[in-house]
Amino acid sequence: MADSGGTGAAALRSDAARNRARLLDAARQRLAGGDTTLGLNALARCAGVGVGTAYRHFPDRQSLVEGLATEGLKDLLDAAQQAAGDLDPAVGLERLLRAALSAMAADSVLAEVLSTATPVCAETIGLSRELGVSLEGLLDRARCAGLMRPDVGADDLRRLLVGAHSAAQAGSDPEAARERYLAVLLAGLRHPAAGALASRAALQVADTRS
Amino acid sequence: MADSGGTGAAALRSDAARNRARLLDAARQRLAGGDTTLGLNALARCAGVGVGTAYRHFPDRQSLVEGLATEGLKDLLDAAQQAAGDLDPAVGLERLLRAALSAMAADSVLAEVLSTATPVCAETIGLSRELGVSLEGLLDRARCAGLMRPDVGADDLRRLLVGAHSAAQAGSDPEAARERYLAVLLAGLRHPAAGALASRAALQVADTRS
DNA sequence: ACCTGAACACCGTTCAAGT
DNA sequence: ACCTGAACACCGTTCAAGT
Repeated sequence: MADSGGTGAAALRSDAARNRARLLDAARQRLAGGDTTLGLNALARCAGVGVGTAYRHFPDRQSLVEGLATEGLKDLLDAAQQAAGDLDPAVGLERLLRAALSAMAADSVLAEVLSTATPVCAETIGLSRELGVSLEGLLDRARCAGLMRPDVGADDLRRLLVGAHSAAQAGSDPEAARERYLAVLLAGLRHPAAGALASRAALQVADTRS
Repeated sequence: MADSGGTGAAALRSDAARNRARLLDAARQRLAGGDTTLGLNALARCAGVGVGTAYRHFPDRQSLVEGLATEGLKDLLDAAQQAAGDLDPAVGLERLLRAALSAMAADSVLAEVLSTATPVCAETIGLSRELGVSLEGLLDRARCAGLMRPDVGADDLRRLLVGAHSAAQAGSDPEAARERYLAVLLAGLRHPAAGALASRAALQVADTRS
């Protein structure tokens, strides 16, 4: 039941760790070229390891994607925790959503992981849960301040964000679309009854930035 | 250059038309079961035709999907043209977006076609273009009435709609999520400066319904 | 002009043998 | 405990032969 080491995962043998790193590097290389297939055969050849080794480390495409995205997910969690601590929840929310959209645009595997409801790797599951907790806390504060509609939870927001991301990514000029869709999403999230008051507050907030 | 017949596509030989229909039926049958693969081998076997015949009618998955979705696309075009003729553009827009989301939820291939920027079949291209024209007209009227933000075009709306659809479909209880995300999207689309006036008008509009 | 299905090529996955 | 790569199974696609 109890773990041997301090970390969640059992320590890998040195050659295993090296092979795993090589596979992830090879995957990033192939992603940098246009290959989104991430076939384990091609990956193994590219990494200089046997096919079986690739399958040992990453039983399916999903665990490979999660392995590739953990770093980005950690960064996003940092951003979420920082946003959750922001004085003005509306400012924190806008910063977090913008950061998330930028991160997804820069890192397609992160977008893929965020679009899955239930990850398979233990580490990813943990990070997702923490992310959800931070976000829910932020949303709670925004709701209490009357800044946000009450019928949208953290998981709703995750899905809406992924939706906005793929919408922005679908056309030409994704950066411009991203900013417009973010504006639409933020405006849509505001509490309906808050009306002019909330939007006036939002405008003031916007003035303090840039 | 000029076409032989009255319709856009050349008339099919009777057996060819029959085989095409059988393939589409088989595809719908397999979709009704959980198979989203739509492999042409399985389809041909299921339809009782040779594999080559399947490939002759549908060179790739995309043209098959478009073939499956044309009916739904026509219905959606009808809805868009009706919405474009609505007295109140805000009411027309809400009706159209709700209808589109329902249609996509009921017909996954329609959602797939709407998510592609450039269809491959001539008929689908034509329908998409008409849909875009109707929608743009509706948006123009809404913008002129000061009901809508000016930086969102018909293609933006198509992409946002697809995004909202996949967001709603991702979780449990898609119907409830659909209605909530539609509300978020509609609120987000309203002109920022319109403020309380626009939302009061929207509430009145909501009162006249149901 | 259209249909058929055997044949080919490719790719994902496994597993016995090895260190 | 981990690695290797040949071998298998499967599936998408083509194309020569037929009507």
